[in-house]
Amino acid sequence: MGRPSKGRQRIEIRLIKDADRLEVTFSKRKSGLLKKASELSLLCGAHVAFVVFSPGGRAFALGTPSVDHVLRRFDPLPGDEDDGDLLALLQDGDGVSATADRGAVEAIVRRTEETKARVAAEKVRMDAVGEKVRQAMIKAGGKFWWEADVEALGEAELPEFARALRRLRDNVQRHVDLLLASA
Amino acid sequence: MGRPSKGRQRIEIRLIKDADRLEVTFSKRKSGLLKKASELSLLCGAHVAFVVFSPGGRAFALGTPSVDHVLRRFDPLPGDEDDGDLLALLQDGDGVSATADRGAVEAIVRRTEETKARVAAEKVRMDAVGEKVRQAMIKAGGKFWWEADVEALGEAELPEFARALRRLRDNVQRHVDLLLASA
DNA sequence: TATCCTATAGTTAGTAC
DNA sequence: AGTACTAACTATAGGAT
Repeated sequence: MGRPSKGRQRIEIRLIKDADRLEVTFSKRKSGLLKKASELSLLCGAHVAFVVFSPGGRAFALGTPSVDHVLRRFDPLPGDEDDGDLLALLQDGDGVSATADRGAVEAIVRRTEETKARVAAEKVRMDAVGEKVRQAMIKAGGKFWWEADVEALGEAELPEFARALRRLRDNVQRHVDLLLASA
Repeated sequence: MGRPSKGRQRIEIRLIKDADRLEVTFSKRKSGLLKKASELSLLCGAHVAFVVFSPGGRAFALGTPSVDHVLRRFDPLPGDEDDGDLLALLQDGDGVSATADRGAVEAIVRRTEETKARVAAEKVRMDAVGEKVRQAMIKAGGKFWWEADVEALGEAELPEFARALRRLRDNVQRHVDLLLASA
């Protein structure tokens, strides 16, 4: 008999062809990423936001700062930044498509990320409709706080969820108005 | 003489007190996360968006095809015009073109990417209900969840940004209302 | 899709530039 | 804030449930 396991094997970082293998890999790596993201936040007190769509089309996300805390960062300090540099830029996705060499995909991705590193503003918006809204917070060992997955939300949770949405909406509106006002 | 290094030591996942150590750790882990995020995207062809603020207040991001695209992936409401290609203005950073030696370029790109990543504003934010929920999301067979956030902007882009925000706001409101209605 | 196992590939703490 | 080095800690590919 051979060993009970061949152990971890090295793999090329390129699109996995086998659908099954892809799904498993996605699941595992997504978990690892969420964990590391929460660790980074915890270790450095950094604000982190992570969103990813599973091959199945489901969304998974993780966000660290509390709403209020994040909003507080809104205030632009007069003497702080160099306005010239701050200016603008949002990014666009000149993704991996417009390039010729397929062999350096990873390099391209990094290049892309660099191009986008400067963002003036961004928001998130995704949706989900269906009979169940999923919201789950997984507290791993009690160390990292939340980690979330999108789970079904029972009818019982809907009221509470609705309240959250309401608050979120108000918040957004308030800030958008603020921005619009100064524009 | 002792060994040249004590090697990696196990650490507790909790806020690092020493500022210097914190910075170094942030830098290293941020790099690791960006790498893994890009790998996940490459391996699974998944759309990923990752944003993180350094303790120094600078923002770093990665998105495939782009942060913005991932965050605003899809547009469920009928008659809901695209709310913002405006938000996707672009800027080409330092234009570190990847035409030279592959390895060297990639290294340079990486470096510049992190070094240059300067953001005027941006962010993702998840809301939480009750105790300390930091995430609110929905997603299941055809539904969606969304998120929104706003940040400071340079005066120059304000006008254009304002327009985009207006559309975004309307959109958000429509979505929220829709959800609240069904709740 | 998530988890359990195992062996191993890969990340990173500590330290110094 | 990024890089280099070493040793050791951790994430995971494979495979199975």
